[in-house]
Amino acid sequence: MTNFQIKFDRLVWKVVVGIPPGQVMSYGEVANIAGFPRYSRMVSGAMGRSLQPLPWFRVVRSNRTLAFEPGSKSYREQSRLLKQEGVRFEGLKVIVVNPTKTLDEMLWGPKN
DNA sequence: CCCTTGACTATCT
DNA sequence: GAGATAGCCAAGG
Repeated sequence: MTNFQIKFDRLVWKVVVGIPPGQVMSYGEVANIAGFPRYSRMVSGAMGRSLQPLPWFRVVRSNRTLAFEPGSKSYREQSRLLKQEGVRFEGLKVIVVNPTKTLDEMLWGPKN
């Protein structure tokens, strides 16, 4: 374990654990919130290094597709766990049923 | 050092 | 929207 990973991993794990069921977050968002902008490519490594189980399946690409090759074992596993939480799929893209309010909605209200 | 490798992204065509 | 491209950055060989 490098010194970098010690700190990075802890912060990433904290963010991932905080993703509510039925919600998803992109690698880039996780990295940002963890305090490491532009470290999206490092997030997967941090999750894989976790000894305790993490809701890793709630982390997807910024374009809302899964990061694994469609049809692969990991892909099927992730999609199964997501569907199990009520997340739906539109082709390869994940559709969150109850999206977290956007900043605009919070400021301006849902109706607008 | 230099080069390659990722569970990535934003920005063109 | 789908590709291609160029950034990105720690690790490992």
